[in-house]
Parts: sequence; C-alpha cells; structure tokens
Amino acid sequence: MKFLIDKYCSNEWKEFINFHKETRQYEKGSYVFEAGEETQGLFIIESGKVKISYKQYDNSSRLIRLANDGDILGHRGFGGNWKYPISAFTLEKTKVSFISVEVFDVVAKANALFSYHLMMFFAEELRKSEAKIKHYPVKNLVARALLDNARAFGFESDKSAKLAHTLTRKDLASKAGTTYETVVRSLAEFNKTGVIKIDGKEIHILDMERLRKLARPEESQK
Amino acid sequence: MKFLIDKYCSNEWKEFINFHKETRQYEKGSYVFEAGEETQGLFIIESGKVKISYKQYDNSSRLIRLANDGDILGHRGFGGNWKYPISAFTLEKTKVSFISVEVFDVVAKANALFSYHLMMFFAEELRKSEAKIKHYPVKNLVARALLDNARAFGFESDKSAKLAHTLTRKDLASKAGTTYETVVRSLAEFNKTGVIKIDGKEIHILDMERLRKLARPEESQK
DNA sequence: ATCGAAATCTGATTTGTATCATATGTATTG
DNA sequence: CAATACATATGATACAAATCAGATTTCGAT
Repeated sequence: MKFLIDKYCSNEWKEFINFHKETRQYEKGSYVFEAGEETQGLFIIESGKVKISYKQYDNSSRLIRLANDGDILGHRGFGGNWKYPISAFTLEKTKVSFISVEVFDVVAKANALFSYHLMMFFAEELRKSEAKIKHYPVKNLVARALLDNARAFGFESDKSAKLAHTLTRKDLASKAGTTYETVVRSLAEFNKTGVIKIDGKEIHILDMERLRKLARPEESQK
Repeated sequence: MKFLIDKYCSNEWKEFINFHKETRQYEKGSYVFEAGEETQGLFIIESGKVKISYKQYDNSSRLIRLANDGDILGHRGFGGNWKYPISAFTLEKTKVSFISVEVFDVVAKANALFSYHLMMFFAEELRKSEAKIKHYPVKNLVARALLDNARAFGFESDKSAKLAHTLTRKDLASKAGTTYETVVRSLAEFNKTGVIKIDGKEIHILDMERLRKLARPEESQK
C-alpha cells in the first residue's frame, strides 16, 4: 500500500505526508493498537515484526496476518464505526511511521488516482479474504500457517532453511484456527515425513514444494 | 453502492452513466456471471433475486450473499486479475442495469470523492468479511443463514411470517457451510421449539427474537 | 391423474478434531 | 542455581458433524 502513495501521489503531496508523519517505537510484546480502539490512522512498518489478530466472540483470538518491514497496519479500521476491528501486537522491537486519519483523508480526497487505486487495493483484499471461507482439513491449514510464517518473516539467511522467526505453536494454531495440540500433531507428522525439521521451538523448512502442496488441498485430492 | 453514485457524482457524470448503462434480463435459474469469467462490469438489480456463491477447491460451492432489488453485483471482480471470483445465479426472473468496467473506470477516476467513498465501502466490506472467519457451531450458522434469507428477501406480506422466498435446504447448507442433512436436523429442532414453522418447503419465522439469539453465539454462552 | 425426478426427512455409523490429562523440556526470575 | 512458570509433546476420551443409506413428500411434466 505504501507503493500506492509513491506511485499515485504528486511530489507536493508526498512532502505533505512526510512532513506530517511521525515515527514511533514499540518494544517486543506490546500493542500498536488494540481491537475496539478508535481508528487513529495508518502505520507503516519501518522495521520489526507484528502479528495482527481478531478478537472473537468467546475472547479467543484469531491470527489473521503477519506483517514486517514495509507492510501497512491499521487500514482495516477505515470506514464503518471507525474502530480497529483487530489488534496489532509486536513480536519484536518495531519501528513504524504513523499517518493520522486526518492527513490520510486530505491526501485521499485530493488525489483521485490514489483513491482509485486504493479502492482497487481494498477490492483485492476483499477477494483474498473471501477466498478463506472454506473449512479445509486442519492439516492443510497448519501447513498454510507455516507457509505464511515463512513468507512473512523469511529465513535466517539465504542459505538456511531455518525460519527467521518461528511462531509459537499457539500462534500457529491461532492462525490455522485450531488448537495447539493439533498443531503439534501436524508438525510432528510433517517432521516425520521430512517436510520440516523441528529443532526445539524453531522450525526448518526442508521441502518447500511438498509444504506448498500440503497447503493447497485442491492438489492433494485423493 | 448505487447510492454512492447518486451522492458523490456530479449530474453530468450521472447522465454519462445513465447514457451508457444497459438493461439486461435473466430467467430464473441462470447465471448473471460465473466465477472465472473476465470482469465485464457491475450489475445493479432493478428487480429479482440472486444468490452469489463461491466455487471451492473441491468444486462444491459456498453461498456468500443474497441480493435483491437495489443491490450490486460484480464489484468483487475488481482488481487483481480482473476475473469474477464468484458466480451470481438468479433465483427468480431478474432485471439488471449493467455498467461496463470502462464506463465505471472513467467515472471513478474523474470523481475523487466518489472513489474515496467507494474505497471506504470496500474497506467496510473487508471488515465485515473478516468477521466471518470464526468457526461457530453449525446450529448457529444455520440460524444465521435463515436470518440472512429473511433479511434479503423479506416476508410474503407485512403481516405474514412466511418467507417471501425460502431457500432450499441445500442453499441454506451452502450458506451455513454445512451439509443439507445437518440443516434439516437443525430446522427440525427450531421447528420443534417453536422458533420457526416448517410448511413443506416453505418456512415461517415465528419467533424472530429467539432466532436472532440462536444466530449470535456470544449471547447463547452457557 | 400418474409417473418420475428432485427435495426433504430420519436413522445408523464413522471420522476428524477438540478436550482432558499428564509428562517433559526449556526459558525466566529471584 | 534452584524454583517455577511456560511451551512443547503425546496418549486417551468425548463429541459434533459428515457420511452413508433408505424412506417419504413435493412438484413439474406428460
């Protein structure tokens, strides 16, 4: 989403944004914002790792997204009653640029092309979100959670198969919408079949191809 | 979404839209568009009833929305690869106004405020969509499907408790994300407890209050 | 009216996953 | 470096819902 500003706003407006944005720091394990809070604005991650989760009716929480450098937080608080529907929680020390709703509003209303592409961005997010409705077998969902973990945070080094930041089993469960026991069992199986290697709490992804297949049940039809 | 055009486009642009829109008719039981087709544009329902469903990996389909007079179809095809991710199928003879992507595009890019509010509209849809992630007990989901049925299509008359158009058990199942056997069983229970009355294939909603409670598990916590 | 197909209903069985129980390993803190 | 809190692991059990199987009703077509 940041690229939309770069691409579709004039230089004057970019300066306007730069002038009004402010930098904030968060320690590991703190909230950037919490579900229910009034929407203050957008956060662009300069550096760090954040998990975004949804508080459910029974107070359990569901992890819906992982974000790191360059990603945007808070846009889901736009519209409606202008409250964040989700919480953003830092997994590491994190630095963000903050753009207030007011600033954003002025920019969006003044830049038709920007608004237009922003609209397309949300339309696309909506499509993606809708694609998640189906209840897949949990094993597939766990595989997908692992993949998302890898995609969002990458590996320790280019050559390494070890995740740069391994989510806890609990977080993986929250992402997959299941219990941590089930995650542990699924991981144990992936481990046994050589798809991953469990190394204490850390996880190495040995066979990305097979993991991808596990995450896409269309292809794993018997 | 139609109201956004009315509200945020100038009169000249409204005329532009009216000039370029075209009217189409569909018989009961036909597709307005099918998942995978290239996005042609938007459809505004003038009269009729439509179900919108998502084709799943296993070729089963999941009903995500019901639409009738005044509702908009096809906006989910915007962005990304410009294909409709979903299918729209008429439950009755239906008349629509069609606005092509090209026309829409010109209008959106020329009307900053329109784009802006459209963006907000999508942002809101995204929020709503995300709220659906949780796996509720199916009985709750069936109740919700019934409610949606009532909300979308209303009752036969103001005084009547009989739904103007009762979805088939299969469609209710598709909406609730379960099997039709389970829907039948849930309905049988609602029938026995006096929440609804089953009248052949038709359904009467006798106790709206209790049905609402059944649909909101937050409140039915034991 | 009669036929046949499709939709609805009900019961029996299976299955995947949550839940419960408990153990081991691994960080954190005084 | 204990002490203890927390994450991970694994087995046993319970349960909700899918699947399978078959009966009955509804409704359009002839």
